[in-house]
Amino acid sequence: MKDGLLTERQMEVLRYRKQGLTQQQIADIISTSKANVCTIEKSAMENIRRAKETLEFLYTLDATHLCTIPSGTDLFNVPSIIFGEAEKINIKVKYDTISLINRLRESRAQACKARVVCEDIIVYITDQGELYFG
Amino acid sequence: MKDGLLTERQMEVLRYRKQGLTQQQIADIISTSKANVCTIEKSAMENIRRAKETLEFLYTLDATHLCTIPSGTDLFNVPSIIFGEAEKINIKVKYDTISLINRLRESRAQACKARVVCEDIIVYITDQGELYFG
DNA sequence: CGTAACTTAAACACTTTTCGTTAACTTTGC
DNA sequence: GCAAAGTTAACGAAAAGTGTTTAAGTTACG
Repeated sequence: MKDGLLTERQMEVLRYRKQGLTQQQIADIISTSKANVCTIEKSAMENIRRAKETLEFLYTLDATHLCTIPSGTDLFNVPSIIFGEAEKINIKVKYDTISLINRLRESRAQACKARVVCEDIIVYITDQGELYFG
Repeated sequence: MKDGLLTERQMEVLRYRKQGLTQQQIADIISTSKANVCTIEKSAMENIRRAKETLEFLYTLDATHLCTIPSGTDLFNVPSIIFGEAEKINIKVKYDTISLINRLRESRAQACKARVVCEDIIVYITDQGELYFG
């Protein structure tokens, strides 16, 4: 009831991994099989994924879907796409071109490789012109 | 691969609540008791709390606790507090005064009302001087 | 005061998650 | 090619979470 999503076991494994230990080494330390370490680590990552998704939902709760930026889009084309879509529903985005790109890169770093978007990105917008990237 | 932490039922209730409906109204719509709506809403909030805590663990995995900015602090006093604490442990923060404030507002928008911090904010720092706000 | 809104607790059936095993499979680096 | 590292699948037992109900308890407010 108190803690986060991760069990003690899962946090333990993640901490050891962060230190660079192999699954086998961890298995020896916590007295189990490497296969088990693997599944514990995997379910830990899955829980982290779900935690992120949960907070995304929270953001989108008061935002409406704006558009989707397809994978492969040049980063520098993103602002005009978003501005155009926002205009259609008469909301003014509260970011200029540069800060919009920075905001996108902050919130979805792994979806941005160099100058290109490498994952589909869902764009949400609030009535106040605030943006969230799903 | 499942979605986030929240069940369909929980998201349903949160959406209706966001629209301003009472628990009784929601109970009528989804055909159950208002007590049940209450527990569903409560466990939804609990799940959101756990999601946040989970991501906080992720940040603290490679960061050390620096300090806590108490609710009520003037935003413009935050940088000097953080710089002072970082100095104590001999780490140089990689942000100047202005960008630190911007980074804080980006990452914890709802904790910043006008010029004041309205929630306790835990500050983490990595060896490289990167900051995270819990 | 009284009523609507909300919270809480105990109990129950049900589903999901977790940790563990074994054994086979794939990937990676030398 | 070999060995170490990592992954996957199938299965089981224990633990945790979910949605309900019922019944009793607050809180807020005109």
